[in-house]
Amino acid sequence: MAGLSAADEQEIALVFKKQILEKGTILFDVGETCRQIYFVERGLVRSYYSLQNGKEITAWFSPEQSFFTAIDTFYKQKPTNLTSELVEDSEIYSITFSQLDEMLNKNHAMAKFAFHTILDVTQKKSEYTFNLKFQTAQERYEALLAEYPQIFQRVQLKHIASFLGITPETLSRLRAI
Amino acid sequence: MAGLSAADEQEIALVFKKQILEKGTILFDVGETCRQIYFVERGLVRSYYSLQNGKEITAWFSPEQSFFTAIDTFYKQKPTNLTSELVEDSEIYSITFSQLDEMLNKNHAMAKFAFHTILDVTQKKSEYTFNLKFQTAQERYEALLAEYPQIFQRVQLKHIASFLGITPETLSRLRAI
DNA sequence: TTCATTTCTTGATCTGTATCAAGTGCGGAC
DNA sequence: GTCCGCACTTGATACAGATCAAGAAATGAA
Repeated sequence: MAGLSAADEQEIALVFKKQILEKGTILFDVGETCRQIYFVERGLVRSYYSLQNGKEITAWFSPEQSFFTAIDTFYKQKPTNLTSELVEDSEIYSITFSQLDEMLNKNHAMAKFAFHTILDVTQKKSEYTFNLKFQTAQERYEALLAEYPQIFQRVQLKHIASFLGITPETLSRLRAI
Repeated sequence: MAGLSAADEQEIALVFKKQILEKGTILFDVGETCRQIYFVERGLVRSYYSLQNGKEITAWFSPEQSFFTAIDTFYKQKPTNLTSELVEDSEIYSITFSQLDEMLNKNHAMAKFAFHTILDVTQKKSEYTFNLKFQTAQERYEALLAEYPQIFQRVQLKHIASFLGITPETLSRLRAI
């Protein structure tokens, strides 16, 4: 990974837990306190909110080579509202918050790396919010199609719809244009 | 600040630049590459996007005791879309990215602190996005009113409206209920 | 293969919020 | 004080996207 020495990378490899998991596996669920940060080496994870009416709203897709966690629970240590589910068989690495904390204490290259990683995540989230606020449903759909067309082959359209902040019907109509 | 030794706090005090600035001061503007992270000790800052039609859309309010920067420019080093303006006379501390980077290299308590700080910011942004996606205009208005009623005395309503993602007319109607 | 279930599409209608258009009221300049 | 400009309100109308409803297509189990 960028900005880390070979020794740091080795330490990461030692501390992170590797798991090969099947499609459908739930990494964490509503009401739990998620104590891990995850890295998707291979595969695809979908994190979603469950509404009272039973509907699921996709908050985020995490494809290969991306970090994710339940930011609400992870930082504040309260039960999360998110469920995180594997959309495909995946290879997932994880580290607990306390392990990370310990690593940050020992190694400031790592702390710096963590800081940069979270900055990157934050920047992406900022962009997402900006688009939600200023773009029409059609613009958001087209942007996703341009940026990440494979997602349409990898997850169900209804999940993409809720990620875009629209209903499946609206997405269907946009696709028909 | 939480999690920092007295020595660390002293170092922060040395590196951060203190400025007393007047209401109306622009900290950074569209097209610039913002190289600072700011901390508002006292006062209030509003960061906003400027649309083609001349309208301003508030992205964020940063009241006393909060950190902020232009995440898009800061991390990717490209010109920002944001303008940051003092809504009140304020006491602002700032540190450049390179100073921060240097500090992170020397001191991992600081790196850890930076990591935690950005986690906190990210969590707030997550919540904001979640609300934008799932709440009606009225719910968002009521949530802001409950959480941070002073803001209605401190900034113009039209800026609150765009922060809530609605027009001034809609905010006016909500307030009339 | 067949049947059942779920996903996706298509159509009709409804609704929240935007937009357009006039006000009203207030604060600052003089 | 008077006037100007801007912030805010209020009303009428328009529209994007939601909701409701029904059918078509895909998926998966037996």
